[in-house]
Amino acid sequence: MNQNAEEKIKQAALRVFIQKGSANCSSREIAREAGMNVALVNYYFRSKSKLFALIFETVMQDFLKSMVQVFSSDLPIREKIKILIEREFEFLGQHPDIPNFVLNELARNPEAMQGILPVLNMVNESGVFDEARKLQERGDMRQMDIVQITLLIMSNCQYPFMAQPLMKVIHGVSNETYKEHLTAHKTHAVNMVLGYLFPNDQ
Amino acid sequence: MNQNAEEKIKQAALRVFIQKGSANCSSREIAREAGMNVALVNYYFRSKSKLFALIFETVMQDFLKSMVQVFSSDLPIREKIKILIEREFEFLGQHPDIPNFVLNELARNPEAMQGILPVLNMVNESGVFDEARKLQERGDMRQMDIVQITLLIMSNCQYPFMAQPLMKVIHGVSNETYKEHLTAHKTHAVNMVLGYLFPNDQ
DNA sequence: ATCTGTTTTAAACAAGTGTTTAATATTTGT
DNA sequence: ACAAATATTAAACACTTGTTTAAAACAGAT
Repeated sequence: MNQNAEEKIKQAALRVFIQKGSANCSSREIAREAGMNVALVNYYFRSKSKLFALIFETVMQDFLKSMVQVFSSDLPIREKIKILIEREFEFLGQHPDIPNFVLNELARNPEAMQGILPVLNMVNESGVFDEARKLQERGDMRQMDIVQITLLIMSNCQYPFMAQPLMKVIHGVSNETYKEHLTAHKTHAVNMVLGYLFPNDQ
Repeated sequence: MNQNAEEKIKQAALRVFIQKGSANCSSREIAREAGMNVALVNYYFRSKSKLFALIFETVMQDFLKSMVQVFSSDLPIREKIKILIEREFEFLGQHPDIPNFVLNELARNPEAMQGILPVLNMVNESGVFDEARKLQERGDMRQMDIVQITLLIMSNCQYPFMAQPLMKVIHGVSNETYKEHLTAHKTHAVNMVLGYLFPNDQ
């Protein structure tokens, strides 16, 4: 709990950046959130943009780590996808703001792209995409570009969390009941995606 | 083409706000984009936040208009959903930044919510949700909460556009080939959603 | 040409921005 | 205990922010 200043600033920056975005918050706000002086932020991290790059990189790592982990296992493919979706729902249940944060920064702050290229390579090197291609060659999976398979899975996992404010006001539901909708939606996502990717099943 | 100043500012604000968000752009930037003086922005729109509220409202209207239009028609439900998805892909093909813009503002700028409540009521009053409920009672459609049906459709339409920067760098594809992926994805979205909502078909 | 109301401009305002500096406080090694 | 290194602070820097003001340019009518 009682960490040193550097760590306190990092955690405060994580909270503030994710909640407000890199552009819509000030160094002083991060310092205040950490209970420190403004100058300390630059003392430890040289500049606001360097601090942001660091935070963004760690967020991306957490974001992709569990996904890659699932694919490095040797479960059958349907199990993998099922667990992948369930894990992503679980992760996003605890960090619902991350997809919006990541996609928004990538769309509006091109510099954010640079630092995360090695992180993204984790995904390629995990062999996920190669495995999918092999399954398709054997006819075990719907013929479909890998890009679109990725889209299929991520769309149905991440969008429900990103759209929470919109959905709440469109359908007039509370925070609590929306959470229940999200858990119910997890099952639908698994069933729909598996049903579409493996049309010859059952 | 040669519109008056007020209209020029409005259109410049539309471009700048959508591309950068309400917080990450300045009044002077909007004025510059419109080729006008800063003071004119406030002369016509009183304040930056009032101008933003106006722009946000019109964006939401355009965003929802075509959806409501489809549901006000009297096509059979499967046709409606098919056309709805295709229209949304078409619309987003021309305005790919809007979903990120809308969801980001709603998540981070709570005041944005206020002005669009009447616009959102358009959707409720269209009778879409009532119609879906009736179909479910007749057993014509999968038993599934309306909130989640909405999520199902919107996820698979909007997320592919929002994730464009991420997907491009993950899979190393160009702008052009990603556009091709999007058109191909439209078909998958239609087939998957219809297949899941009407499991007794074909 | 003169008056009237509207539109446009440059300049200024206080407040907030990221960053640096120089002085102070604290810890560390001896 | 003292000296050197590190950590922390308040203050200042130049710059940008949203907004206002007062003067100038412009229009149309008489």
